[in-house]
Amino acid sequence: MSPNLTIGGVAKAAGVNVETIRYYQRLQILEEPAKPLGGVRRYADVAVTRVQFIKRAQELGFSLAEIQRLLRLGDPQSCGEARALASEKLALVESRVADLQRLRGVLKELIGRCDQRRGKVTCPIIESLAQRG
Amino acid sequence: MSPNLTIGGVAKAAGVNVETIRYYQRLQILEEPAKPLGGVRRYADVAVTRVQFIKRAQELGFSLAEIQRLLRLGDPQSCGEARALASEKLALVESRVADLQRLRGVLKELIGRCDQRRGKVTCPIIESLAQRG
DNA sequence: CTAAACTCCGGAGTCGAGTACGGAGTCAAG
DNA sequence: CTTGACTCCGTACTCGACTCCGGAGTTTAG
Repeated sequence: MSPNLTIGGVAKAAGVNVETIRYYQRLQILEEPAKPLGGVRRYADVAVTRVQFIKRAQELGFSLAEIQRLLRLGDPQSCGEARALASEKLALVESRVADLQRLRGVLKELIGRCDQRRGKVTCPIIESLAQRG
Repeated sequence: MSPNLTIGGVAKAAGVNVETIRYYQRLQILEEPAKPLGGVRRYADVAVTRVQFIKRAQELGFSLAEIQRLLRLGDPQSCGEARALASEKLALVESRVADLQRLRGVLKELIGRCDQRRGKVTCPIIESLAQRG
């Protein structure tokens, strides 16, 4: 996989906008290959992988700043830090899962109640989410 | 609970900024009580509940626009629409839970691998998230 | 009664995450 | 060798969700 893709190729392969690539480069979460004097930058396939990783992590609720940290974990030097960050994230993810599962229950409830409803005035979603903020 | 709170009281009770309250009012997701001529608005306790609901729903990944729709579900008129939205959200929540559980697995894996690591160069998080974007 | 704290209000500013723009350079097909 | 598509680069704009500002009015503790 020698550098053969243009920025547009990376963008297309990763399913994002060219501008997004450039934006990630500015943020230093994606490496910008050197520009041959009077030419066009070429990217290796690994750039696509990187962008996909970023997108995937974003979907799971990581901010670009967090992803920046996450990416530094790749450095085998920083295994201690890696462990800490990973544990921290794990706790967060677990509480998120718990939250979502409660919401899932509430939604199911609502749907059921909706199917054979009998004039309850307040929406059960609202009631159940309102407490324990 | 007759209207006895000022805007600051609501904010404090709900743990948000006064400006946030005003912002929600602008967005019509929180009712703005009438202002007595030459006086100060008073809020009922239910305003606090409402703000807490909004915050809670936000944490679970709903945008303010979605929360707006969610809140309209309280209207018993709209049970059909309610059911649809709830089902739609349920699907979304379920896929999110699945995603997070996969991430949870990955994080646990990473932590374990970290504990008895043997010089793997690439971070397993990065590897595992990179595929199937 | 006064000073401090709070409310009101509209508008501007901020932050994260992009997206758009526009002029200049470059590359690839015909 | 030209034409059209693409790249480069910086700047500016957008959008959601706030947050800050500042001058005027109001309420409350002392």
